[in-house]
Amino acid sequence: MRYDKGHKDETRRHILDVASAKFRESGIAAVGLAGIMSEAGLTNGAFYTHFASKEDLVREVLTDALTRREERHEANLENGVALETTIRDYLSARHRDRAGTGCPTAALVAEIARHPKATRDAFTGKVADIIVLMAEQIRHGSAKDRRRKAITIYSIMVGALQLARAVNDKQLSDEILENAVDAAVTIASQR
Amino acid sequence: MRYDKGHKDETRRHILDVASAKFRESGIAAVGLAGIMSEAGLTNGAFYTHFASKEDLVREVLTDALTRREERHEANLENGVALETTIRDYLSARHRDRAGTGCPTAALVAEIARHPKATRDAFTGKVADIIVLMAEQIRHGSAKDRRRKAITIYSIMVGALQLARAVNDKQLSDEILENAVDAAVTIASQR
DNA sequence: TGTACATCAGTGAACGCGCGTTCACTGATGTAC
DNA sequence: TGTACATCAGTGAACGCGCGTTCACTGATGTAC
Repeated sequence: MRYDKGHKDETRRHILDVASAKFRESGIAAVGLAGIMSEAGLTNGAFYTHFASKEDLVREVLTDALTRREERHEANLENGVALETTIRDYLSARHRDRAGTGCPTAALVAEIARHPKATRDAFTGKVADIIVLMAEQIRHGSAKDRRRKAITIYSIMVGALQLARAVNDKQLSDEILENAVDAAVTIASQR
Repeated sequence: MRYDKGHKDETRRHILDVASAKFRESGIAAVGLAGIMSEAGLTNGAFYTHFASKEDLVREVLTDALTRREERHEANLENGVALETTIRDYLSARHRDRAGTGCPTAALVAEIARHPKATRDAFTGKVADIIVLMAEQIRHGSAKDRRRKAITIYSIMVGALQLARAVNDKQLSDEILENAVDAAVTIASQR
């Protein structure tokens, strides 16, 4: 059969979305292409019509997911949303409990460190962008100070969210999130 | 052949050490039992003389590696080593570049979140202990304050080390570590 | 003291299975003449 | 207008391979009689 114009792009988009959620939910190494394709409603072979390899998919997924995150930061900046709001959303029970739709960095950062150069390059560029955008959201201090605060806040967010997810004790998990919110918000608003 | 008394314990210990390094270096899902056993100088089948399953090994490795970390914190506390020293060692280029001998939490926390209850239980208990020990190393503030600071510092350490490892740009990686050291040390010494 | 058997850490081949990847093929539509 | 061929997203079976796990077997030593 022949498909509508734009059909291939839609299919590709759909595979990316399915893979993106599955990677963040289960980790890259634990997710197979067959699972991704069947969840996307396609058969194994069609994968290579859209991507050159699993590693190619991984790089595309990361670029895509981090670009969306970046766009959200840009929108927040334009709309004057305070960094405090971003922090509270990030370090929320909701985000902790829904890794599949959450931050790709928190879900995959350790795995990314073990991936090939091209994949790490894509990640690095986006992280650098996000740090710049977060720094711009900070009100007080020199440009250098704001950048330092942004890096610290990002580290707290990524570390605390992962600890809160791994820990098997609701009370401790909530405590980690609450503490991290307080610490990050304090740093964000510090003069 | 018959083996010396204590030989089996030594072999088990050796498998644990090999697996521990490989898991931290490459991630749990990416490491196979055959690779662990051949690196330990044994054949596949011998694995099940020592462990019931891969998941059993994972749990033992985590408990063991985190117990060693915990003992180091205890020793630091007894010897009056400042938390600042721990922070600097943790957020060092050396630790970033040698994941195989480094902190199991930074290397595996995201994967642990996806493992079965027993494995997460083991992790949770050790993390709770380490937080208590870190809090005792902090000089100023109420017990509650010190605990809050310990959690924040631990989050910064885990988040920043992982970001520094994943980022493919030495300058940015060093910047993340240096910033995180400053932020964590400041929190540790805050009145 | 000599012999038969028990012990048990480790061997190495095999199990079924899912992995990433390849490829001959399908079939609806577009294009050329 | 009708026919022959090109296009191409997707199918589905198969590839070799490594995975976690099982199991009959080995062989040096300890123990019982």
